[in-house]
Amino acid sequence: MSNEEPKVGHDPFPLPDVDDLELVRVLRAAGDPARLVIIERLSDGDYHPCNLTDYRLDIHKTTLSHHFKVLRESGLTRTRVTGREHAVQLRRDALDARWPGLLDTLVAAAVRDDPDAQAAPGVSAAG
Amino acid sequence: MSNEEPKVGHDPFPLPDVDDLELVRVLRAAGDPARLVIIERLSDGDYHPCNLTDYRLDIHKTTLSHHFKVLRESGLTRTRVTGREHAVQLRRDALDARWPGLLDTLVAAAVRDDPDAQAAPGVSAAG
DNA sequence: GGCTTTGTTTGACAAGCATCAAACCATTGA
DNA sequence: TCAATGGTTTGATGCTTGTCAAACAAAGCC
Repeated sequence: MSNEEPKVGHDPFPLPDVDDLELVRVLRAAGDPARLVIIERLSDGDYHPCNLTDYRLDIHKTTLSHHFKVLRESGLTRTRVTGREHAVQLRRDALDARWPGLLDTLVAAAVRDDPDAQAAPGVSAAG
Repeated sequence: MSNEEPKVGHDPFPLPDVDDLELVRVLRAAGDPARLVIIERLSDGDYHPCNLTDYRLDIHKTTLSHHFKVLRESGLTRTRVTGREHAVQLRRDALDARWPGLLDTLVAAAVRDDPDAQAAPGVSAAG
């Protein structure tokens, strides 16, 4: 592989279809402190790397990977592979289509409870 | 006790204060099939009895009691004792104060996924 | 006072889950 | 080709949890 472009893997992480999403599974996926931090970090809608340094979590590398797997298999996130880097993104389209407003209120609740959450200018965290 | 009025117990089920509610605990409490059915049944805001027949759940009596305990200790419900009857109600005030919109979207999502949910007149369950 | 009703509590058990360590796989760079 | 990088998979382990059975507790009824 002497290509200049980073190799884009052919998605080794299959996603559950929108119709196959289960509310119970989504709620339990969100019902973990570490995963709630991850969800909050992903709330901007962008792709975020899967490395430990980007999340302020005092857990092992393999544990973080496990959490990403739980999030993905619940349908909350999708995973993109670029070269040797993995990145995750919230499946906002699918979630909004299935349960309108759920992801927004979930993220809002997580942000509200997170003392480290940086408030947007003019917006009080204490709400 | 020869009183005509049913005896009102002095709340043997203490509730967590609003400020002590934990989002993770609430989400995990909601992340169970049986408890999601209960939440949906309670969504009208009224008190509902704690007996098995009122919920279409194929579980043991003690298991149902366990679920009520999980819901109560997570802060999602309160329990009222009247005579020998127990009744539960969603703590909508506390939940709305702490995480605005969360309970509504949660209930809406649960109703949407429940095939047995009776739609209001003119409202399609398939959305 | 006994018996029934209405649930809760306790104990036990199997399944699930969060965690870490070690091994592994694919990509990149020398 | 060989080592380093980025992250996943695979055990293994201890804790949590959903479930039922048996015992318990409080209130009403005869």
